[in-house]
Amino acid sequence: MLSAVKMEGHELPDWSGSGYYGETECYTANMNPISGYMSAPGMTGTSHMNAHYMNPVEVTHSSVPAGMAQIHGAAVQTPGLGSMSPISPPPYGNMPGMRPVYGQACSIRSREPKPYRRSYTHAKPPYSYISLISMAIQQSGSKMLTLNEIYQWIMDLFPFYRQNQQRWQNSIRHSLSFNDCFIKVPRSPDKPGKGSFWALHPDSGNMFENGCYLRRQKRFKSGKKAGNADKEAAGKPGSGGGSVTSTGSGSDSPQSPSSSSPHSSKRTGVELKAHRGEPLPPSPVRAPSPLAHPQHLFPHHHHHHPLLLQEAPHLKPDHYHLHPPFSHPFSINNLMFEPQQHKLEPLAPYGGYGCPAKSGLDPAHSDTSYYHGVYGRSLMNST
DNA sequence: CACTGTTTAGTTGGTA
DNA sequence: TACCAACTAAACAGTG
Repeated sequence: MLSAVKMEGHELPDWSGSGYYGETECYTANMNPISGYMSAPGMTGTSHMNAHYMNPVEVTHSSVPAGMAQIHGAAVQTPGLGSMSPISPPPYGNMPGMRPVYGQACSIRSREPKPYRRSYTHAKPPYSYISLISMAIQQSGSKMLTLNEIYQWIMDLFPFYRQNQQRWQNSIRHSLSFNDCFIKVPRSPDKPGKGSFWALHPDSGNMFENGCYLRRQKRFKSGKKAGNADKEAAGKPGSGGGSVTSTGSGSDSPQSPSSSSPHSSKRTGVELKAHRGEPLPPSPVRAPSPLAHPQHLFPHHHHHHPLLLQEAPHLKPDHYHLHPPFSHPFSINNLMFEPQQHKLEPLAPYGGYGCPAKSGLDPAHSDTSYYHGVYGRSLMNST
């Protein structure tokens, strides 16, 4: 069974000669014997895994001691997506979001020091742009970020994205505009600047089933309109579709769309996506008002995404008890700090990764380089 | 002018 | 195989 995700090194023609993608360009999605991970919905891309991409010696699967999950789960309560698990077995040994509970997490690593380990650090993360954006927004204190802050967050966390910025940033912008799960929040007058804030749509909470941030099971489509697609189409003169991207065959999707092609339906770019004629959800970000600031409107939530918990009853804490969400290797749990721990116990033992903490900036700007945790202790400590 | 945001178009890969 | 999610490129407009 393949158990890693291709790192897509091939898609970097301009890096071809750099040596970044020598041979081990992959993130091991599940080097953990808990093979169930790989059967998790949304866990895709495994078929791309080329065996030679993997180096069994490199992987850190066994660096997860028994009981780690419990400890980790207790330590990290993910503030954010309801689909994310409060319990997070750490498949990577240590992720940036993980506290260094286990110093021995790297104990397995160095049976055979390999010179090419560094290549991990610039491998393409297995997360989609939508995932990255979602994560960035989720972990921000205000639950919304400017475009540039999103850029910075991604670059801080993933050195990979310090390269070819024009390309992926264009994709980020496209994702923000194109996907209904992101909404634009106008700047308040006291925060002048360029561009709006971007937040997650209140109902976008379960885009990533089981907390897996690799690929959404279905595209989020705004509105509680299971049958609004027609109306949307009608309200889109000149547009090929009318509604936003289709989310599937429609039969099993609560957000059943009607458009035929992902690109056939275009939105007009109205802020907060109020352009489709459907009433906006009763969410704070719904009014394009300078006061529309999620943080202000959800002052009492810190560790749970306010939007999600208020708008998606099925994601409320009770839900966790009855139906504990699946803990996924690519869960944001494994990537993010719990905010308070974050501040008290920043990870910075591997400054070599050039993720200078940008204290004073948005919470998004923290030294949480993905690789610090993912491969930091277990792989990068070999010198 | 650079950045931001929208839109169109094409491609690739996963899944039913 | 069709459909869909995601990625990429690019054109274009608006804005600070």
